[in-house]
Amino acid sequence: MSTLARKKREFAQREELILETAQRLMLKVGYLGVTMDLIAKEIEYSKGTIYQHFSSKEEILLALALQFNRKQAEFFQRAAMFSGKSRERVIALAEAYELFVRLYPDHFKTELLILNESIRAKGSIELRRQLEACEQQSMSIVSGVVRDGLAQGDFEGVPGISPEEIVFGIWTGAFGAYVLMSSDAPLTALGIQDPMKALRVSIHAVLDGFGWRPFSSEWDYQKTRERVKKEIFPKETIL
Amino acid sequence: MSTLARKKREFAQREELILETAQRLMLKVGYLGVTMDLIAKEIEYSKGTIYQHFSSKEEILLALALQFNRKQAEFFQRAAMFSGKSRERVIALAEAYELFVRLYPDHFKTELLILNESIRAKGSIELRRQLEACEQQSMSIVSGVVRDGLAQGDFEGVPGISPEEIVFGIWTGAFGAYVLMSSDAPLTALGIQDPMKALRVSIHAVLDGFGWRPFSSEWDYQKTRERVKKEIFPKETIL
DNA sequence: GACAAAATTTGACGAATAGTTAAAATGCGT
DNA sequence: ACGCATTTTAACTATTCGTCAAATTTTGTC
Repeated sequence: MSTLARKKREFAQREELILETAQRLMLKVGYLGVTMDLIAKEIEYSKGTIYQHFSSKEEILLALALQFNRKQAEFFQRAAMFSGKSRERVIALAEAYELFVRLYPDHFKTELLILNESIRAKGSIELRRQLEACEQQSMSIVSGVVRDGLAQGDFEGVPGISPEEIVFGIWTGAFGAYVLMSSDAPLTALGIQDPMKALRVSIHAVLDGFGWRPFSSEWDYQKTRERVKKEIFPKETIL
Repeated sequence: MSTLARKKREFAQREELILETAQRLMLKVGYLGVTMDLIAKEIEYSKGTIYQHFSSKEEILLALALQFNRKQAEFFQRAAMFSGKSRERVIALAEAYELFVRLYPDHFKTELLILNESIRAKGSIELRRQLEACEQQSMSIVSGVVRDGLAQGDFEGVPGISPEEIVFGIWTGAFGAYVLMSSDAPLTALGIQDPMKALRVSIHAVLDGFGWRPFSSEWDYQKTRERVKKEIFPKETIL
């Protein structure tokens, strides 16, 4: 029976339409400004139909966040495959993160909201579970690179600190930076002209500080970045 | 006329009561669960009275965030006065931040919400302006220490990167870490047992990486931390 | 202490919005 | 073309924000 397949496809398409529309509206009128009636009007279906797909407004948020997180994990996955020294692979991951932020600048706005327990809790258990699984996947990809670095003797690690905790230190730096960049915090007023550049410099400082070889002074990581863009993300890189 | 003074005092007291209650409720039932009626019931005044003080629920949020930010700036101010080498003063700032987070673990929950444009925009221009001024004050305190470090020749800086951008790199690391810690992100499930420790290690890595002397290998910064606690925050440190 | 004016507090009310559901519309197989 | 099943709709309920006219309390005066 092909009708069933078609129905399923149509259902999935409409779900995508809802998500796209919600995201677009979120950008335009903000979280508080997006109402179910507005989404309904925009997609030219009634509100009841939306509730066939999502149990609440926050469930839509969570679904959006999951989409973004899946994409992010995919970017990390690809970046981790980069062939080179372990520190180069870390740079590939950083580049993947930066690229992801450039392509989906709205991601952190969604992320900010769902980091709030009260908002996250309104989503279904199922979605929350999937989201956590996705976060874990990203973490294991990145900490895998750290483990490789340790195994290959490119750096020594820190006694009493796990690879995950080293990742935590680097990651939160990038995470915090992107959160602030995508919020309306007035960065330029604070004297920060190029936060992306500041972040890249600071990541190299951490890696140098951890003693991760080759040091930034003895290797051309700019070249590495360009190789990453060319070899891993040729399509995503828009110059 | 003493009645006027009394009135003013009572008004200020009630404003404080509203803020305290809102914060307590926020912790208990979350942002979405806090309603104006609930606050009114809790403070045993009617809703209309709350609107004498705050024009909306989000204005209360912003007022809370401002209180926290003021306290934070005060902590930084005190930490920056620490007498010692410039890198020790950075550690004093980091310690101030950590102490602040321990004392006011709810701050980042509020911060997460008001980082959202849509929510922040609902507050009054006046409060938003004050909040920005406060952020700027903190930034100038911290970047002042970085400038001192440069002036005293304790590190060389990075060509093309301003002191503020160096601060940005360190700060966002701490900020991101605390945001994740105070959200319900499942950190232990990700293999991170002691995020505070991980953060401290990572901050030293950044400073080492920036070539900020004395390096963590040639100075006992644990002792510095204890001095900071004893000399700057004797009352706030609860062991 | 009594009274009027001023200031404050109240809670009922209108508006907006989330989420529900019975009824209408549409689609499908025969 | 008909009847059954599924989908969509829009009216409905419930909740909550923010307002405002009326009630209450406080203040100043005689």
